[in-house]
Amino acid sequence: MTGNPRYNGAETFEEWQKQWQLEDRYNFRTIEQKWQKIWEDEKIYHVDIDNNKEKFYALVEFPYPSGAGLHVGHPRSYTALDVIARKKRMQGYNVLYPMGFDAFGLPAENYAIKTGIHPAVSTQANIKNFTRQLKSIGFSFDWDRCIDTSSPEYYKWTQWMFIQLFKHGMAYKDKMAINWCPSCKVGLANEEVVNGHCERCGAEVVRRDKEQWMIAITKYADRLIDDLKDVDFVDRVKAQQINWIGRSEGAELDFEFGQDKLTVFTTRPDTAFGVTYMVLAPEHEFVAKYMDKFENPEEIKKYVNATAKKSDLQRTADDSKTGVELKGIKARNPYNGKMIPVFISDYVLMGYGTGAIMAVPAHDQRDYDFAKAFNLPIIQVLDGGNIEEKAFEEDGPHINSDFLNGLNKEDGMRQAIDYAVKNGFGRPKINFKLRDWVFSRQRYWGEPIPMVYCEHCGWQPLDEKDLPLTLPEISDYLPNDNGDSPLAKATDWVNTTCPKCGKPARRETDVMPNWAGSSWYFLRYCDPHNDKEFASKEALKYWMNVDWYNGGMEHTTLHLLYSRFWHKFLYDCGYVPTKEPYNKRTSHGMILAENGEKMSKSRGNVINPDDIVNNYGADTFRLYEMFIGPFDQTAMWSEESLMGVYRFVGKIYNLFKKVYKIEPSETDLRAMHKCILEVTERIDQMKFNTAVSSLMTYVNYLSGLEKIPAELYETLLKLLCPFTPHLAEEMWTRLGHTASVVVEPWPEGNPKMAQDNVVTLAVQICGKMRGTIELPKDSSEDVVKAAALKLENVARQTAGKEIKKIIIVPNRIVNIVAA
RNA sequence: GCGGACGUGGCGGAACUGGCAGACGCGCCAGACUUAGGAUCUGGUAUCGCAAGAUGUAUGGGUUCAAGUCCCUUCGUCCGCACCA
Repeated sequence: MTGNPRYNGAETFEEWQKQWQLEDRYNFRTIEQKWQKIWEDEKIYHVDIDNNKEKFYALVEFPYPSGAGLHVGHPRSYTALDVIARKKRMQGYNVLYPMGFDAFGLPAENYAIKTGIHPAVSTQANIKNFTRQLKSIGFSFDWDRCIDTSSPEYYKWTQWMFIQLFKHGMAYKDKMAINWCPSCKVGLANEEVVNGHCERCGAEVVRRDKEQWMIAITKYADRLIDDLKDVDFVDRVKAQQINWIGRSEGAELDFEFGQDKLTVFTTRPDTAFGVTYMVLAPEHEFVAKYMDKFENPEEIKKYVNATAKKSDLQRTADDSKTGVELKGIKARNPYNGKMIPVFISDYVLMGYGTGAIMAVPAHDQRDYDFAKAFNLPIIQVLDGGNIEEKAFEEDGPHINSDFLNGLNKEDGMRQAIDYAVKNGFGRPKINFKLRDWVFSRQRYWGEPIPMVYCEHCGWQPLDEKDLPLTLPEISDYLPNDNGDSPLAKATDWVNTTCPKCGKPARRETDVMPNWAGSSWYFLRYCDPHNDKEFASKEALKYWMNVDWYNGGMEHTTLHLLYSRFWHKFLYDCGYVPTKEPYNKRTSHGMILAENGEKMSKSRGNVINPDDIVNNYGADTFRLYEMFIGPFDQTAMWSEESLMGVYRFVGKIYNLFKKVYKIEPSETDLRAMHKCILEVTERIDQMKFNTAVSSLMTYVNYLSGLEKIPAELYETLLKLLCPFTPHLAEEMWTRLGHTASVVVEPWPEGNPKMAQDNVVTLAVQICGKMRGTIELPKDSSEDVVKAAALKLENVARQTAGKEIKKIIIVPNRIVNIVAA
């Protein structure tokens, strides 16, 4: 620092005053643009591997570059981790904070169908717009590492990874029922189905069987649950993933049915003596197999057809129980030899367990409802509840259950399974709700699946040296009537030769879902320009894991689960050094419009970040996003609150005029250290709103001073730097500094310096506040007692009463118990 | 039904291991000042009461010298999953 910082190069006070009075109001537009250019020119946020420094990898979910541009929700997450990244940088870490674009997706393709503009063209334009917007907010991204999942240099590796999945038996082709829009004549991704309706045309979605590429994520179900214990994810994320994977322990039991064994999965084998009927899913193979043995085939066929026509929505919306008995064949309960009727009903799903259940109406509400509807017997096998009214699903001693009688649920289960195992009709079994991942999309704008079908060799992967398999240019993006991908029409591209035998063969024409590219993008950031590997071992070893990943709750059971799985697969293959990709996962709340509604184009209540940056500046925008409310909770946008933050920013600018190079007082230092400690701690805890209020309290203190010691103001700027980097840089240089405040060391707070040497104790009588006393810190109990009793109010309140007890909490409270 | 979060002034929200409820901001009220600006500055602002004081953290109860915080009850809101056997 040179000279009196207050004069900032000016010879006299008058000269200095004139200099700054020209722009008495904070001119955020020129100042913010100036610093953004300097940061970019000097590549101040660029990072490389530096083995002398501890790394810190901060990650936010990269956006899909939509035509609408940035939403105010995006910067909530980006600013939060920018604050964390900037603070870590000032604390001496080598910080990787990257940004990129998840650029494959349906909107670009739909736009192409409407306008004929190639998705690559519109996507690049959108990326350009997003980049401009992100830069205007002053995030400290290392733009040299920016990635685009739709570029061949990137998706080459997505395809390479798919081939690894295939080679390890993790990718397979299977006929699957998919969501089909009969009006658009197109298969839809789950994310395009809104409450059972097509997002584009509103028609109800039906099921249709199609050959699909599947990824065997279920093989990792156990590990995806178990390894959650080793990572620091917020509880609701863990809970939701566990819930979604839906692990349940039970047993498989074989019932005799015709010449076959009818296997069911149950979590309650102990209730086997209460089975009064069985139910198959209408799609169960035995229904067709035994059709000519049934006495009522017409009735059965009618029900099967009716079910097939129903959408998933219709099938689940109505919880009244329907079904048809399979007359002519009964099943035999292996526990007691009883012959029981068998039904088909759509409340049993083919996709879970074995597609068949043993029904215990006394102890399962769904079975109970069905039994009531069909007038079937209900046999109670656990004592308790009132079976006349509803099923009893709790624990109790077993009754009517032969060798299980008297046992509780837990013991009963064990005994029942043991018995089944010993007699060869059952085995313990764990089932999951999680299904394998449907990986095909009948679309154009996605990664081509690098597979070729040969009549002689079956499905063959491309040779890895032939990657990337690039998307061919086409002019017609509409899928055809058969539900084939638009790529099917690019016959020159589709017709190829088998990589194995060289004979004519056909390429896969479906593309990957948009979750593919995002399943490993955090690895690419470590080494984004590598054309030999998806990332070098060295880069992965240095940068991984992601230390802190923030993103939306809506991705918990999609992207977050997919990418954890994908990473584990790569780990098993030896391509990445760690089992889990993310050490810590946090989640931000949504930002709603002022009236509490969701922001949407149709409601016309969307706040455009560009307007906020233009009207109030990036710093105000950033600071407001942090001040808006608890980070993990939903918040409502408020222009008036934004104004408060805007005033605060202006206040800091104005305070500069009162800065002198003088020594701070003890009280000054106390305020300063208190602020340092609070801001530091609260950033780490993501309590950004209270971190900002600490800064406000500190600024209020500075405002009350006639002259502000330079040290206090400099500390303020350092603490502000993560939140309002442009303002901090500007004022920092006006103080005469030549280096950037961004690289200044983060201030150290001293708890001792932050403490008052005089404390105010609350004086209570029987827990009610009656006054306060000011005493030196750590005064002895006798001193505290004496001072408290001396209070006039205390004397009055205790008059005529006996003082029974005096409780003293050091430096906080005195409670006089009197009666 | 299952799982998760939550309920505090006119509003958004603070309150660490139980220890002065309402920090900080908005709004509102009063005043100052002015280059009339999206100004700025100062003071006030939980409720009732002139006051002393009383009452207050969804509800009712409990533990404690002391409860927004811990335990139980009831009510309500939001989010995710949902005929998963």
